[in-house]
Amino acid sequence: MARTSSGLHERLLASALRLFVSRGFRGTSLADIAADVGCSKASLLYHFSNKEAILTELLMPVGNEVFALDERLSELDGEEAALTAVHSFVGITLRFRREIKLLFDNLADVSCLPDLGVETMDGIRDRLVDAVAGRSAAPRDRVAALMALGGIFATGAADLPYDDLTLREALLTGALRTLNLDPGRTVRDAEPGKN
Amino acid sequence: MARTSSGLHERLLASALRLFVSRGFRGTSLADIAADVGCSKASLLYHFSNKEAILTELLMPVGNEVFALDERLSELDGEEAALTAVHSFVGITLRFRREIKLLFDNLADVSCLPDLGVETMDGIRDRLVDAVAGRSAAPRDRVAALMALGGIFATGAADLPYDDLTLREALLTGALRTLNLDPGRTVRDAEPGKN
DNA sequence: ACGGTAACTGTCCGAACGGTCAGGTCTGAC
DNA sequence: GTCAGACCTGACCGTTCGGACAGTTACCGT
Repeated sequence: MARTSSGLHERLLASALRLFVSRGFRGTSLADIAADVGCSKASLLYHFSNKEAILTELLMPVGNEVFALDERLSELDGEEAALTAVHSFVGITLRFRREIKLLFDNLADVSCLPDLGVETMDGIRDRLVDAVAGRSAAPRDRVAALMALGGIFATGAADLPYDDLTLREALLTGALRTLNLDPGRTVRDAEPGKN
Repeated sequence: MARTSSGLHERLLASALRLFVSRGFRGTSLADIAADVGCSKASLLYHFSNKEAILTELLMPVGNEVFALDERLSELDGEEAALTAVHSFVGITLRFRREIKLLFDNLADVSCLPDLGVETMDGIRDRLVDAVAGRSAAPRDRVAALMALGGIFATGAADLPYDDLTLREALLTGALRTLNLDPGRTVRDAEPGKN
């Protein structure tokens, strides 16, 4: 019912995302955001209990997807886990380019958000690495896994002037090469439904 | 002549690095650093003209090496440029693990430091990517190059419990695989002298 | 008409923080 | 002895910013 296009809440989120991405989280004050949408700072704090809450709400969608991926991966093993993880992670990265950049550029601030998931970011990262490494404990495999994930992450954060299809293709082949995996076969629908 | 082990300047730098890495640049106040070494904040500001200057001085060594690498690369082309860039970048990353983590976690703050190089960070990054891509303009090559560099960067920032030799080997093979380059041959002394 | 509630705002406040300044102490040179 | 300069400090200041609060307006059900 409510026209989402003029809902102040959504407009505040949009402005906050834009400003956070361009000036950083700490570099953006509540007054900046309020001024950007043309409302009062008090009004902003009516919609969000505090500054962190804005960041949390912005990052929640990505957090949820990564969390869901993490759960899905817990049941997989070996090459299947690796392929699923890579495909899905690429998908998430592409679907949330701006948020990924926000994350990438503000790791220090984001990493101590209390309510993003139940889990700490490091925990999620470690389990992702574990999956991408195909559950191998060998240093080479762990490093390769971290490199693949880091590469996707960093590349997603740098806003390259390529369309999603090109980028997806390049990211996938790059990551699979890093992991020394056969890029020929597609994983059995890494993200069922939408991806 | 001056005992470097008790020079206040050096001790301040050491404390600042430790605190910046663990709590972030913005998350560390001048008072924190001063308290950590047990001197007054005023004394801290006697040694460094302002807070940024501390960060700049901490990052200067890395900046210089990257800058030197950048210059060396400008004369190389194709596969030679790529191999040199990768080898040297891995070397730098390993030699400055803590600083790389500082950089990685505080990109938003670091990216607007005025006096690090003459150049903006984006400029250096772009030219590094250009070299690693072997001067190719094809999207695939650019993405692969960015992934390789990002992977090395991210992996260097995550302080893995591996020794330098293991890490170096793993980083190199990972990056070269990402770039689809033959890992067999070592580049003709990528960093002459020490590396 | 009226009470309640959601949306919104002006104003104020306290804390944190970066930075300044006047001055104090020590040492070494002349 | 004294002058200069490096080193260090307590006290202070201005600003910025996140957040609290007491309202006010507008809408809606009854």
